[in-house]
Amino acid sequence: MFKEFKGLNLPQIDKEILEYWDNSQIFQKSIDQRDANQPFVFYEGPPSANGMPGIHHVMARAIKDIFCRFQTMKGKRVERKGGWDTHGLPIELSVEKELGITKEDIGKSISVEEYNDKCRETVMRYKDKWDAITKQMGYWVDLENPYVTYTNEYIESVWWLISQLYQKGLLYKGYTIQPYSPAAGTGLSSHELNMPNAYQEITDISAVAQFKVKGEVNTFILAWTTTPWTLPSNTALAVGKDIRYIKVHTFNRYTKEECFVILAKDRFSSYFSEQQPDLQPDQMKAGNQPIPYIEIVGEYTGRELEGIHYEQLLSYVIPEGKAFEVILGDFVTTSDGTGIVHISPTFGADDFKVAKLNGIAALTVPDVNGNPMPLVDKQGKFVSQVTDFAGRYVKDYGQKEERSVDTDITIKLKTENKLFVSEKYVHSYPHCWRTDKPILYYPLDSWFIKTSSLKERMVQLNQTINWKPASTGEGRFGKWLENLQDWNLSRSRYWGIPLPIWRSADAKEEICIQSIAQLKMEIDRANVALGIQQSVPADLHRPYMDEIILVSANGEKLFRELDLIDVWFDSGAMPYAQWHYPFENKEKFEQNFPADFIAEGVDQTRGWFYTLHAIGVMVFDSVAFKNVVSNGLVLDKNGQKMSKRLGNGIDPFSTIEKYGADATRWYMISNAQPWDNLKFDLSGIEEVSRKFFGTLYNTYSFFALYANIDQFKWSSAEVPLEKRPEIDRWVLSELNTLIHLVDTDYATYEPTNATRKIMEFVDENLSNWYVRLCRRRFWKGEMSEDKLAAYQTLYTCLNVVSRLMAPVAPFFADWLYRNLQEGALEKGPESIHLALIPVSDSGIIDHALEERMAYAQRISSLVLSLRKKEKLKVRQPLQKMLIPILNDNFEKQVEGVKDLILAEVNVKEIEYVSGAGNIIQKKVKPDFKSLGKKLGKNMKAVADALASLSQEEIQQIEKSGSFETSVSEEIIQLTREELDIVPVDIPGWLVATDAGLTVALDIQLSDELIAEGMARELVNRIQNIRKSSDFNVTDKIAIQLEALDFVKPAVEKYASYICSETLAEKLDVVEKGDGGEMLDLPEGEIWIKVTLS
RNA sequence: AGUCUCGUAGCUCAGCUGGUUAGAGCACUACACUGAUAAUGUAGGGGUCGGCGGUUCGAGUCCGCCCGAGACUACCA
Repeated sequence: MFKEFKGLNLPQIDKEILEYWDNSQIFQKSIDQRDANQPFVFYEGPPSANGMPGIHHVMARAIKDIFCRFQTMKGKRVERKGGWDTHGLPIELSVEKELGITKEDIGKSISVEEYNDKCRETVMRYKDKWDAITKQMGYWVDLENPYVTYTNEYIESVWWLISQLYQKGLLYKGYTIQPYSPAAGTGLSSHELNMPNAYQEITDISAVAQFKVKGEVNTFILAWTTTPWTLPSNTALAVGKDIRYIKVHTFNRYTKEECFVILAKDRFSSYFSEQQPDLQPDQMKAGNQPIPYIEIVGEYTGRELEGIHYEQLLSYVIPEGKAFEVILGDFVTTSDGTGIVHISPTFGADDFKVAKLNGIAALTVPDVNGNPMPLVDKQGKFVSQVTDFAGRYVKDYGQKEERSVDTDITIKLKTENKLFVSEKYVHSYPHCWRTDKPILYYPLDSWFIKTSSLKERMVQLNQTINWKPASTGEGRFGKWLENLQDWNLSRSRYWGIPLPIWRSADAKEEICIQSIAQLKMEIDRANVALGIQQSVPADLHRPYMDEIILVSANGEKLFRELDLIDVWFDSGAMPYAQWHYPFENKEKFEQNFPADFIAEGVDQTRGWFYTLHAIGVMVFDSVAFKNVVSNGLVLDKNGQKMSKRLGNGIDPFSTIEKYGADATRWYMISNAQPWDNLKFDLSGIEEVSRKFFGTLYNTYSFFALYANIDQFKWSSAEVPLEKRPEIDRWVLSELNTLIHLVDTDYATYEPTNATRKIMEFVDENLSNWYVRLCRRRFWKGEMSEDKLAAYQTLYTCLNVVSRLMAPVAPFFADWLYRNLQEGALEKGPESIHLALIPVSDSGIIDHALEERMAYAQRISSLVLSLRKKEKLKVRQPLQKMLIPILNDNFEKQVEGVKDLILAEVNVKEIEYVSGAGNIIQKKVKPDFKSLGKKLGKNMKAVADALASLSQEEIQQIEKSGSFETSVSEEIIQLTREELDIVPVDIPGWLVATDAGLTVALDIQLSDELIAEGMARELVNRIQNIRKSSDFNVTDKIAIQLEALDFVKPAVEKYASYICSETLAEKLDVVEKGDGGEMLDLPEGEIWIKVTLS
């Protein structure tokens, strides 16, 4: 027996199937039963259990799950090791917040040890929630043996990778300009800079300074800056090599001194007004209005200006080395300022780079230890050497002062004939999220990986990766690789993997540790050399690692570099570290590298996707993954980002509990392509669950109901295809076409297309056409070959659909599959997830048949619309319909589905009208696609000519097979194949037309037709009575019907029809009696009595 | 600021390499059907395909600019 149900309850199905999976170890079996030599390698990007799982995690994980399940069903062994990302700033920040401390307190009011213990404890806070959502949504991943990034094994593997980079010479320590918060006394990560409200509008003084060219009289180069406080640190000026510059003769508006100033030609009009050849100094005004000038005296390219020396603008400190030269910078533009950029290597990232490239010195002073430091200290104050402004803050840190340093500097420049223009400038500037004070860009020491040196190889290997969507790989990721900067590995934090590098105090000697064994050896050596007792700590985190002192070959003490490794390196190391490679599992690793497939959100493009790729290329010269799906964001239904603040988040738990995991997953996948953002709307889930799951459930219920009545079991042999009726062969053809398409979609990572095609098949083909048209085959009569064919066909469809949908809707698919197993010919695997995806049999696909059926559907639809227009019920039979045919093939095709059409629209016969006669009115259109090239400009004229042809002329074309016209004296010959002749009307008939298909309907009613209509009407009413009387569909009945004239012809002629339709054993026409009920028929009321016999 | 994605009916989305009446589902309205029935069918309204320009005989589709939404990367002086 097939199980029958009272209604569809998806959450209930989830529960039952989950329990079943658990009890029967289905997930484990789905791996174990597959050939270990047929692996499909998947990497799980580790989530952080520090936060609650959200609905977007369900999205990302659904995608992962779909392809892993699909590949399992393709026979692949898909191991899925789970993982947890346990380090990183978000965790530290949340701990700080909870403890009510800041970074500066760590090591003071709380020991590093206590702090890290707290982090370790916090990081798995929501693990049980994550486990729960993983299970409830049906995401299969191995949570029993996950990799955890804070374990010693994981750390050891990371060290090994770092040491590999070190040995390849890819690791270096350098200083770069980084965001730094003087107020908080700490460097900031870019993550912190991207926090909400980090960028704030502030008003600064911008200044165009005059840099005096050496060896020329009164000639100045103009450079614009929004940070006048960096001017004392200026050591170079950058120009664009192809930008054109001009020299302008004018006067300084503050000092009235004559001057020649150089700036970009494109920027000229932003500063200067009209030419005044006889301009006098006292005409100059010190406002912001445009500046008059005398004349333009020269023009140069940037390249020509290169190498010009100029005098130091503010000489508080004299640099050591090359300085005060014009250099080329590719970042220079003419969209702002003067097209000439003031360079202060200590306070700008671009400045630093370009200065380094050109050998330009930075302006520094010695600090207390004699090491160079910039002219601004770490509190954000000028050092004493900048005498005029010593001790003053360069930005607004809440100090009380009359004027800002920037203002005072511009005043000083003004009086010294060094300022060309100054004005207020409003721009957005990054602020420290904690102190709300502006940050500085400040030189800080860091360890870097020289990723830039492997840029080409990374780009090259990236081209072999299949990105979904491709644009992310080429654009967002590819472009990013092309502009790759060195990877700043250092984090001056506490909870993370310590950098395994020890250095001597003078930085001359260093060692990079690659394993615990090596560490032990070095410790032992150091112990002997120093006569102390140290050992490898049980925990490889700070502070324990910091305490270890090693010894160099020369006997120098080596101290650990205090930095941690960027957490992104942790996750990028997972292909190796998850197996504790190379210390264990060498084979396992080799089998599982690179991954066949990974998937995460687009936000990981420069995160995990990048670090995986970078480490793979740098250490193994290989891609780390072959296929990658990057999904978009999950937004609320209005397209807003979900956030706690707006309260528009969707709780994944309650959603799944209410609608079931399958409907939720199906909705997310089918509604939009994964890489497009999803506007998440709960009503969309409802729609999917009604329209798709409801329909499929109904189809199964229908099948189960009748299969049980007929005791159908697929025990007998299959009815051969050629013995099945047209409609069976059709639906099986469509089914096999579907298999092929869906298989391809899954294989090419197009899950949305797969689900849409499955939905369309279930809705349109299976439910609304096959089942609807075949209903009576299931309920009529005893078991016959035709009936058996119907059962087998429907069974096959349901069975195949369950497999095709299994990757996306794992619960419902397994439920359906297992229900169907009750009547299987051969018992399949116990779960659908142990089964294989069906294989499309091209021998069953019959395109002509599919085309035929499409005609049947369209013709039926036309006839029904005509009936509708004339208010003729489908129950009322009609004599005939007319179909104009324009070629033999069409007639043959329609003839093949004639019975279906006639039954569907309740018409007795089809008459074909050949195109030759003049009954049909036609229209001619050119075949634009093929004629476009041939006709070109004349296309339109020809189309117009064809549109104005008379019926006779069209017939002439059909007869002769060609058409000739002239356009502007040019003769144009067209063949029949280049023209599209379609019927549009049959005068005198009731006609409907749709895209070249025309149907005419005869609506004359004979007495006979009326009688038959009445018979059907009666059948319909009697069925209703059966139903309202709660009779079983198999109960036999007896009917008494009042002898009224309008039913007599129907009963006389169609008694046996009525009886067989309604399972009546007796139909008596009698006088009105007791009981029974009154029927309301179009012709009047009639008494009827229906009883069980 | 740069890079990328997206913008088609009230809503969610199709629309392949350009081809002449721009489609589907939902929602709405009306009618029908009634042995799948909290289903189903038919019909209707609803679109300057974000805007402007260009290429072309022909543009939702190709190109340029702009506007809007979003993501990522960013001290452009």
